[in-house]
Amino acid sequence: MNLKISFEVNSKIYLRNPESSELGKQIVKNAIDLIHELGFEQFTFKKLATKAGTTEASIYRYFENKHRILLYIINWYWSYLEFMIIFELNNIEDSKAKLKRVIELLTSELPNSSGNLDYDKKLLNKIIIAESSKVYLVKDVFEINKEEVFKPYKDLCGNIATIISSYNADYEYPRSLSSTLIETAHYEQFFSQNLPRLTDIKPENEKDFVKNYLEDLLFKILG
Amino acid sequence: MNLKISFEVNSKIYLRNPESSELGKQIVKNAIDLIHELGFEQFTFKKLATKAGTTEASIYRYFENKHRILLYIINWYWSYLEFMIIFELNNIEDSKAKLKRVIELLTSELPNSSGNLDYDKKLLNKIIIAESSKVYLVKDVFEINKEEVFKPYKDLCGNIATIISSYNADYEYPRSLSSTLIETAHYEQFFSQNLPRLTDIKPENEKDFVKNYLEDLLFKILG
DNA sequence: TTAAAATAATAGTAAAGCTATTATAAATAA
DNA sequence: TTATTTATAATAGCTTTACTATTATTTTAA
Repeated sequence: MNLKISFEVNSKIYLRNPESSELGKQIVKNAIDLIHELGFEQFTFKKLATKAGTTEASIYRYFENKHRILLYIINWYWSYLEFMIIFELNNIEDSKAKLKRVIELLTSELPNSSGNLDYDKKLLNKIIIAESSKVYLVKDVFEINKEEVFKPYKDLCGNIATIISSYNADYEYPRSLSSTLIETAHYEQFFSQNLPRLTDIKPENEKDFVKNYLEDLLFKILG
Repeated sequence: MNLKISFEVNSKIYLRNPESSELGKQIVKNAIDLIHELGFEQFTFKKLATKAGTTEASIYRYFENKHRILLYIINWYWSYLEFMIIFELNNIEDSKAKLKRVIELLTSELPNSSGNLDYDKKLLNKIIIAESSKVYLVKDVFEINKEEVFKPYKDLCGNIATIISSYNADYEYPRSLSSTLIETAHYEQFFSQNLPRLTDIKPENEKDFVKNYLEDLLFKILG
């Protein structure tokens, strides 16, 4: 079986669907490499054009600006993660086991799905950790939110919130706890790698540090 | 008494101490206004120069680039917050009450200290929520960390961690929990204001939503 | 009061970010 | 087949941002 899974990324994010042409796919693929390599601030369409063997103007025919290409990548990730959560939790009954698996998915490299989508999951993961908050921490968040570009994040959050509520129906803040889990997974990974004094990572607990921290946190909160 | 409190912001952040001249003070003050008004991405030295009635080149004599001016402002905030925590907790004995006060300081507008430092606390607070993570979510975090520019954040974190440990000496992750509290305070405020579906804010619990969420979370974790 | 030092303004340059126009290739219709 | 759309890419340009070298002015202090 060679199942091809693809996600409908909100069409308001791009000017022309990058999935619709070879060049479009190359632009996204190379963008992931280059954002990882340079960081989002240093990433430009000119550099991307050189790397992808095309021109700046051609990239502008797909994405309005570099913020939109990051939004595209991160939306793709959110959708993929939600899919993985639904897929992998499908045959798990116990809601505690479900929550543990969610934390694993949030804190370790994404597994490749059966269908091959050829984005580099290792790089994608690093981009998510370091860059994802930059898509919503912008002045015009209210405007771009109207385009429903954050729907996949909200859906993902809602999904995790449902599992939380089925584990503990009395807990008052399932959605906030979900967003906290997601965000904390990101920056505790970032901190433990780059600013370890903001965490409790030590040589002896290095392995799965964030996973263990979040598991402990989550089940102390939910009982 | 007209006590003047000022913080020694790490001198590696600036080229010339903005506290040392009237122009320098105007640059920082106007930068706070303008970053709030435009968001960090749209904020430029040219616009700041116009607003502060000076020239771009003059600003460059104080700060190497706009990232540094944000770093300066946020360092100032971290130092101020740590000072407020030490000051306000000084006469509180009970460590539970201390933690409650910490959460209040993290989730509400900063009080003005007895000494008047004329930065607008309301704006400063909004900048912290929306922009602070941009100072460390950069490719060269490792390099700039060497200059000890994140020391105030680490100190603040260490300080809160100490209170956590004195409340519950067995808890394994006091530092991570501190950074989680600080970061969560920021983005749950951001989310509840801008992307409320990522939270559980409702008309009936709107008041002190983030404060209540964090208090519930913290004491469930620490017992 | 004059020389040295400190500070600010002027006038740039290079790169980034974006757009209008032209050129080429592919697809379709006459 | 050839003509005509249509889709796509390249060229050339413009504006803004980020930064710097040089010149002018003010301050200080000898």
